[in-house]
Amino acid sequence: MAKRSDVLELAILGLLHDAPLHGYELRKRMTSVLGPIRAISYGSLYPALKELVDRGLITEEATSDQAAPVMSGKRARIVYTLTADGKDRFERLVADAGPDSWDDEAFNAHMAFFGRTPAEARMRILLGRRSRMEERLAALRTSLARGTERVDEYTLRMQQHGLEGVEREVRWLTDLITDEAGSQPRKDKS
Amino acid sequence: MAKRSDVLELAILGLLHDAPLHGYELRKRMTSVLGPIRAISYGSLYPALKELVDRGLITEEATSDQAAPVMSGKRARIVYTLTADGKDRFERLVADAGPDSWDDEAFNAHMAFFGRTPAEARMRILLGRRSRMEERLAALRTSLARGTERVDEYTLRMQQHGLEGVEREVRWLTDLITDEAGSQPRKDKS
DNA sequence: GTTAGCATGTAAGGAGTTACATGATTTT
DNA sequence: AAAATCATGTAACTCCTTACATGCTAAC
Repeated sequence: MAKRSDVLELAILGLLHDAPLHGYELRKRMTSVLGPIRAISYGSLYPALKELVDRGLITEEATSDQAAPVMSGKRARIVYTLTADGKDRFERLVADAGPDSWDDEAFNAHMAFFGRTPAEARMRILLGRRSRMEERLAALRTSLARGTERVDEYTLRMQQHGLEGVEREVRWLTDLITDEAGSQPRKDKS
Repeated sequence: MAKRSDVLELAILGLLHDAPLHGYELRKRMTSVLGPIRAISYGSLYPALKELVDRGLITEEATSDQAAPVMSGKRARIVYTLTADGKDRFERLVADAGPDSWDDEAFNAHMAFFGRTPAEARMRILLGRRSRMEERLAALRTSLARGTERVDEYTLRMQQHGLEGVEREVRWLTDLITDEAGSQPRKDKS
């Protein structure tokens, strides 16, 4: 049980990929990765860690007092380490460029680990995200065009602002895609 | 029971303020108001409507076939109408400029009904939202400054993009606030 | 000496979604 | 005659948060 929103799993696995960490530290880094909004709570994190241990993707080890591998000698921390299975799972999760990865949250999490993502998956995620944003753009433009005049000044400005935000995101994605294509010399006949 | 996130309540009450509507239509309009993301499902909407009826804020009336007040004669729709108590409740909800109203979602819902919101409340909501965004800005700048060099190209560009988005929102809010102050001639001695 | 931050957890509950169930009407 | 859209609802379940419980260490 516990579907546990693949993005949380991806974030934990991805962060532990760099180095073993304990829960508290993990949470702080996650807040940077997932953005200050959408910070995960301990009530979510610790059960999720427990579940990952049960599934054999990570191991837990109590760092009792001495010989802490991390500096600043606190005490009684439980350090989580990625297992080989966990690495495999992470590899599969980052390479998954399916529709779920175009979602706002999932896309953020994916980008945070683009450094460890195969180039083809990166490209497909970027392209998918962009077409998702273009759909959103079309929907917004339609409702803007449909509702002119019958809507008040405030609603109009809000919708306009939302629209421009999405346009800006599309441009940003296009830049990333261009750069991606540039650093990708040629697929077959280079 | 059922705390039912004031924003859903505000949205329903606000839309029914304009005209009586049935659930299906309500949901479509809500999608425009709350944005295409964050579209409410029927599994959420209908129980919420039932609860509002129980609380005496709206009344339900089955429009059986003939004499539909809305055009396009379908059948068996349940039309919800705002009561006097519902109007009062809406009045209090829109005028509530507390910290909850600076939240992403709540702020959107509030702005959608700014046309019916007293000027002082509008100003306080705008100001509160802006300072909320400025806090977010400070947090992002800190983590940008802290993590330079040790972070990869992708993460950097993502964080940069997020930062610019928040900066843009602050400018937009500042414009709204300026306009608001301009059209507000004088409080007492006009 | 008390506030703030470090550190780990659990139980209860909140706010929603998905999937299901049903059926009429309109469009293709 | 099939598919899409209109229309209303319920039960189960998901994912997450809040509040609680505990205790240690560092800074002010």
